[in-house]
Amino acid sequence: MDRDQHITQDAAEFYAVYLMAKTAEEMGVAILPHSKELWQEFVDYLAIAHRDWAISDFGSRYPAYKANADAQVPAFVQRLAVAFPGSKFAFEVDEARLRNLGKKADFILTIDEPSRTYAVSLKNYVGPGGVKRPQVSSGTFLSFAAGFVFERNGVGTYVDPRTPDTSFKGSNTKDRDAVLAFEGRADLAPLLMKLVDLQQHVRSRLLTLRYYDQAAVKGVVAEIVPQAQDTLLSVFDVLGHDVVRQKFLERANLDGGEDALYFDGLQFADSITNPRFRELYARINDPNTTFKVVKAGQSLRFSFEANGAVVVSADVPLTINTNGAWHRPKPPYQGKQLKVDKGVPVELEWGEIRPRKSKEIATSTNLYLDLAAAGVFGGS
DNA sequence: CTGTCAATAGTGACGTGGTT
DNA sequence: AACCACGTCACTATTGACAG
Repeated sequence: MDRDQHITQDAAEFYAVYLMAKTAEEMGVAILPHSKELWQEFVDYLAIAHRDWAISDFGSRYPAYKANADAQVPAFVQRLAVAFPGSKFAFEVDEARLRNLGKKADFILTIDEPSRTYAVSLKNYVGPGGVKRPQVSSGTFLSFAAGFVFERNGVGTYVDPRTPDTSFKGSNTKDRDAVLAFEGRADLAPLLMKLVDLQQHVRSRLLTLRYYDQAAVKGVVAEIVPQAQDTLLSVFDVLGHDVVRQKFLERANLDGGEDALYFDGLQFADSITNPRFRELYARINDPNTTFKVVKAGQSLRFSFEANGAVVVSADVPLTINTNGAWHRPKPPYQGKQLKVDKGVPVELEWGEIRPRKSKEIATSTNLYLDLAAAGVFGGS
């Protein structure tokens, strides 16, 4: 994704929240008229130093983000008004603060009566099908496991139970092991260390390649994935079924702690007004619903089932993120090209290793939630 | 040709170690 | 002791590959 698209995407969150407030005002269901302030936040975001975008750039460079918001956001507010008759609403962008707290939400919805707030994750998909199978979390092998073992309170950081109100980084082996020892769970330490070792192995095997070699990467993937699957399943065995289930629900944004507003140009699913989402939450928590984790190809598959049918499932493919280690833009080129590698200009052939960025090769996990199969869109 | 599974590259946060 | 440059880690939405 290029820079313009990234800016458009971030700006689209401000725009969507502005549009919510504007719609609420027009419908007479705004707690306070505050769309002007939200519009200003949107404009400020576009105009921020060294960016200098005009409002028209937002709608022209990657038009789908604005078009999707225009198509879906007013209808969301209308659904709110139906779901909470007589209530009024307010909206605020709070993405950065919430993300740094390890939350997924992008904006806060306030309802006056009954008085409460909702932290909502907004996903505005441009590509086809994304909304049907949203990616709700990602990380490295270690951070994926650590999310089940520890209490997450930020990106890659966790609550340190040894001292109140402090955090530790999951990547810090000394702290990680000390926390586990403190909690009497030292049996988890070698399992987490194994995941660290797999990442070290990936680096030592791939950093020697001057040119990108897909077969070599796939070879290393094939080596590490079965080990990672077994290690993660061992972690889950030690933690126990109930802990894994609860942590999975948190991670998949299915525990009810935060809400969702996912849409593309054609489809939407929001967890606040959609009864199918409510039914999904209810079925997940039904005592007759079972939860399991199994290996499925390169993935771990998490699934809830009732009466022999899948209620909801999620796949977590385990792979390597080469993280831009080799410079191979499209289309390929002949000769050498100047590339700024972590701030340092270097002359590179197509497919040649970037001296600095290559240090960031890492193990990789993504959690894809099969929302379409869960029936929240009205099909299947 | 499409759906499914997998892989990608840029980026922000944070820690660390060097320099004044 | 404060600052800052730099490296590492983790995270996201999108694109790619390939089977059927």
